[in-house]
Amino acid sequence: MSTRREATRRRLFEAAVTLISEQGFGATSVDQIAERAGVAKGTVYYNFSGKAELYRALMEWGVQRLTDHLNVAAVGPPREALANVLRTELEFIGTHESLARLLMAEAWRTRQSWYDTVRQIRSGAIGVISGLLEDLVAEGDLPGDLDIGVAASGLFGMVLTVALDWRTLQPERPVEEIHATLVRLIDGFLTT
Amino acid sequence: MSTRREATRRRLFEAAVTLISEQGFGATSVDQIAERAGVAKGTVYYNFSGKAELYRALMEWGVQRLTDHLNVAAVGPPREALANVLRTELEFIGTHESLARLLMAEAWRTRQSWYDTVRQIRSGAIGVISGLLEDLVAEGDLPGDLDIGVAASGLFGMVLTVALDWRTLQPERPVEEIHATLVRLIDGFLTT
Amino acid sequence: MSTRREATRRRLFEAAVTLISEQGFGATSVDQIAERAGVAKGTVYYNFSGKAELYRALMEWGVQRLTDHLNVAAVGPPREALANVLRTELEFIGTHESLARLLMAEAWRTRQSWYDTVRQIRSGAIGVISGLLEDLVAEGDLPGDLDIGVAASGLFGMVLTVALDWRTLQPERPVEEIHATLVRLIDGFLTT
Amino acid sequence: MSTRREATRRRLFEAAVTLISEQGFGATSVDQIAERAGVAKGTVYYNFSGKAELYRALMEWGVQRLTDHLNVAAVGPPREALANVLRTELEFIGTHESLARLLMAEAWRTRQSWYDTVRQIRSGAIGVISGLLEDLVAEGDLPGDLDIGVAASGLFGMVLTVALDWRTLQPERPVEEIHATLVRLIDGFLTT
DNA sequence: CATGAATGAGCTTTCATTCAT
DNA sequence: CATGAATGAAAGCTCATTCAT
Repeated sequence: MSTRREATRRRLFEAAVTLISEQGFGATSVDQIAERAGVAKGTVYYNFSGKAELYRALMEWGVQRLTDHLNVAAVGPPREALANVLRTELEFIGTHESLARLLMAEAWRTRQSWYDTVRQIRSGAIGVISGLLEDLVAEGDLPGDLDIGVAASGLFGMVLTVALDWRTLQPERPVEEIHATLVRLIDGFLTT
Repeated sequence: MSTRREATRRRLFEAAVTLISEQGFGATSVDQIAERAGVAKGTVYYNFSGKAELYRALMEWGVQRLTDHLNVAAVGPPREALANVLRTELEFIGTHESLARLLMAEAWRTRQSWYDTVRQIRSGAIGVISGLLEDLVAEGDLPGDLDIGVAASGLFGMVLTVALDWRTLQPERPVEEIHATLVRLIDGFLTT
Repeated sequence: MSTRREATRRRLFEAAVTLISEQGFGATSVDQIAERAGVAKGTVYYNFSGKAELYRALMEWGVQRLTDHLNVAAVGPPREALANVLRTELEFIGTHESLARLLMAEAWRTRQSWYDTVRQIRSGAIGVISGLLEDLVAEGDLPGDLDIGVAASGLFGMVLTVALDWRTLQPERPVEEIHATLVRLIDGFLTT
Repeated sequence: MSTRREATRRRLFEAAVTLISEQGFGATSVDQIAERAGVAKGTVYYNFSGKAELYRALMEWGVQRLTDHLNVAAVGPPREALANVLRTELEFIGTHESLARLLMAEAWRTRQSWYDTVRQIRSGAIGVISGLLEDLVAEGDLPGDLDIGVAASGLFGMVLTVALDWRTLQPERPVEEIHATLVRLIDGFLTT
């Protein structure tokens, strides 16, 4: 049944991601989103309780895709798995640039209605990395007293920052070059 | 002279930093800023040509402080200078949390009138790190084919992410603990 | 035949009376009515041509019940008949509070599409009282120069106001107490 | 000082009374009110927090005028005072028809944000009548066991209904005729 | 008979900006 | 220098109505 409704929601998500990532939440009007999605403005309100709820749902939808990708990549021996995960993060951002910008821009904004959603989202993504770091500690590849939470957050942020700078300043460079530099940074860390 | 005017401007800056960092530019109204600063709304327009100009001036004001701090820290032998710079970045974010959040949130937003200001700001901060990495290459502490731009961006983003996660999730932890973990990550990289 | 349809219409009436009497016509949405009646929104439009038509039909349905009650009570010697009618009005309002509120609220609003319907309704109810006052004049119980229209309107309004104040402010009081006070007021009038 | 603001508020009140009494709260748009008052739409929101608040303030403003009039009339020996008060009510409604319709129409609507204001208002007006009835009881002109609250509500409602029917159906009749009939109804009651 | 997703006109509300004081 | 009442364009949102199923 309600396949139609699902399709409409997806079209709204896709329209909203691009617009909001470019202009920000406040500068993007519901009119714009509806027009880009090819539906009437009222349809937005039929499917979501308001603009903020559309935004919240949008982030949930988008981040689930990132977490899914990372989880798929997090297999095999921990070292390879970690390299895989970070490369996947890099590639994902290259492919879903809009979504990544949006998450980055709003992740640090407290006192917004969607703050909790954003935090949960980040935790999910960083959690994948934390898990692998724990495996590495268990195997003796990392010192037992390492603060895993901080380290995972740092790795995640490093890749994210590099990826967005890449897309923003030098989008013509191939992903391999960026990845190679990242691997160097991380390898040093792992051989400690 | 015009000390009164200067005082008014500073009060407006201080009111604006907090509000905008928490709520974002779009969600913060001129009314709110004026009220928090304890002046009438018209006074904002007497001191700035408009909301956007207030925002631009605010970012310039704030970022100059960050760059100044980093430059002061970037002295001495490169290795120590780098550690110093990253520690200073960490501390600065701890002390000027609002400003850091604000810069982070807007840094990735293209198509905004203040985009150029933000990019310039980031370049200034990352430039300090790039300079030190170049020194390290020159001294043979880092391989000559390292992509310095990417590496500097990565280090900067790592510290920024860790710092904001720290302030957001575990603000009670002392800065030393966070710093120690960061140094470990970076040392590994340098010993490669 | 069409028993199902009749049942649906009645459910819509009952849902609408309560909601509109509490919130007013304008503040009550078709969504609310449909939800309270337990049907889909489209069903309202399948059974009525629109919201205004539903409202008109609702008032006709409700007022016919009031007039019927009053006519039944208006039998016997004029004095007893009058007392009976006023008591019936009081009781009817106690039992059909929502409907009474609704009629009262809309009765004084000119320039509405249903204004004529409402006036007709009031005329019907007040007409029953007028008839009895004429009988009393004929029997010499009231002076011949009494303005019957004004008097009937006054009696009707007195009972209506008392009844609604009773239901609103002291709903726990028994109808007899209210009625007793009303009879005193009216008796004085009749013995003049 | 803010005389200007006061003047604006009064103009909005005067515009709103007429429109709302004719069309109802829901059917009257803020645009209409602003246009009739000769101010911009935004001015409504600068002076009131919203449409509902304008409405609430409007009723408070209007009813204060009624209560003031009634209180002025409630002087002298109780019998004359009562006759005076009821005549004043009648005249007030003749002069401020819009306001009276509006109060009547909304007085019975529970579950509205302005419900409490309306109730308070009615209590004020009816309170003047209650006070006089108590005086009459004290002087032995009325039986000591009379339910004064119910009686006052009845008298108030009688005059209100008569007055509005007069304005609606026979506006050309002089107030004296209507008043004379009312006095007859009430005199009977007092001689009991 | 009934449904509920979709519509869009029209509404309420917000807010950057202006300007007389 | 500073104020705050007023503005109006533009936004968010509601809801009676339509229609394919």
